[in-house]
Amino acid sequence: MTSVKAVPVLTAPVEDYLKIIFELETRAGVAGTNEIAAKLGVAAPSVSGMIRRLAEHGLIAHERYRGVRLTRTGRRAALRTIRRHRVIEAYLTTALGYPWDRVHAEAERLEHAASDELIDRMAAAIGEPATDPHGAPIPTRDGTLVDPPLVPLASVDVGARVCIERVGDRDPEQLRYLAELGITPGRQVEVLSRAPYEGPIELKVGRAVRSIGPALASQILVGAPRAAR
Amino acid sequence: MTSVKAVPVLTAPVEDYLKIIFELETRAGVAGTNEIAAKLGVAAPSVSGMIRRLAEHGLIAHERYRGVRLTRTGRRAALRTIRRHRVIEAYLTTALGYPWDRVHAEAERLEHAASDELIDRMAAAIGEPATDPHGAPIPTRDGTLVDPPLVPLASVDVGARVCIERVGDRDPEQLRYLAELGITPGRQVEVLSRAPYEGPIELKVGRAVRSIGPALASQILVGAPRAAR
DNA sequence: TCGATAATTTAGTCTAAGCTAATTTTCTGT
DNA sequence: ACAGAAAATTAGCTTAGACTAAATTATCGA
Repeated sequence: MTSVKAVPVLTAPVEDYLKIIFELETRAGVAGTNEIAAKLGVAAPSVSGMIRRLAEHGLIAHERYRGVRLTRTGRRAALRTIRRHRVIEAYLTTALGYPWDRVHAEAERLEHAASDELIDRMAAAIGEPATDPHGAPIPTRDGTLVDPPLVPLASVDVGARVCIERVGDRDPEQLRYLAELGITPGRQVEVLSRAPYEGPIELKVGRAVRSIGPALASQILVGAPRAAR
Repeated sequence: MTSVKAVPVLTAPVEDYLKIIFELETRAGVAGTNEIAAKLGVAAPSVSGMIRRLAEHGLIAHERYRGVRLTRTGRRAALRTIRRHRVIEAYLTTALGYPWDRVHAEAERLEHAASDELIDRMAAAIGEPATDPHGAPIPTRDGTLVDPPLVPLASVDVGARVCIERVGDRDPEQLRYLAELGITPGRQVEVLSRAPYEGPIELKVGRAVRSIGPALASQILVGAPRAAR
């Protein structure tokens, strides 16, 4: 019996830190103070202060000057917040017709206020989706996150046919632009060419040909083409 | 042109104080420190401190030792929060099947996090209701609140037929009990008898006869019977 | 391996919002 | 009209979370 001790009430800032630490730790194994500060838009000393408090509460393990990682309890709390965020994003687009470039900001606030019951009702109301509108997987109620390995569009071989799986959700303008280009999760694209020296990438999207820069292309994660829809 | 200067970002506690002050002021013309403290469940000196801050920000007018009332700006902010709260309550019951005894607590948290756009989308999705599930009127987008004069069931004459218009929304247990008795907004009831000395009141609800105490009866607001439904 | 730079932490402040204990003002009943 | 009760405020602390400036530790390049 895995002792599922309920995480007590966490403040909104604490939930934000845990979420960010989870993401950074997933990418790099450890989350650095400056990285956290940059992602949250706060000063580094503020992060040091929060790190101390989070460690005191057993949510993270901290090695001085060497970064932090989540404890089991911290990871559970992080996944709970991430689930809330993504369920809210999915619900807002599916049930309330929210445009996909604005759901992130709304979810960022609501995720700290919604009860588990509300999140579960929202998820049920829209058919328990597996991902949010940007393609990010939604952790399950019991804290499982299935995150299949994806590859940035920027590093796909020329000639390959791939499926857009996930795009960055933070920048509304970028999301509007991607929607304009038809680059949305689930879409099949073919890489037609890639200019050298970080040059633009040409894609076939449907019958249109689009060209995007490498910065944008690195924000787009793709996987193997899906079976005929 | 009525200068509609947008209320800047208010914290959740500030919104809570303004809401309570609005309600107390509506009932009594002025809101006292102790009343506010009691409604919010905080100590009186905490209220004094907040009163100072609210007055500094021009949200209330304060006469020392004499109570507080909202300024025009404060009233607008209060009505905005009340609209959010009630729209959320209505949405949760209508769109997500939330039981009416639990929407208050959920709305209490969400009202501070939801954007105006979300509130308007929710209201539109459920057909712009005029009241929340407990019968409280929903202020309009532009801050108008139509609050028809109602009378507590406790002070209705024996023999009168009245329409239940509104019930207290804070106590879940009380709400479940009222639902059991069939006492819900829109329901017609007849006062059969009232025992003297704050005694129980007998009601005809549908074809059932119910007896309720005066404490409960004073939480139930009624109006003239509606035209045949 | 040593010194510069980058990363991190410490020290010290600030604000919001809460608390208790003590004080002040207002009200009320005789 | 005044004494005691009730209401409100002040004084003084506490905590979370942010900040800047200064100090410390790591790391990387020559």
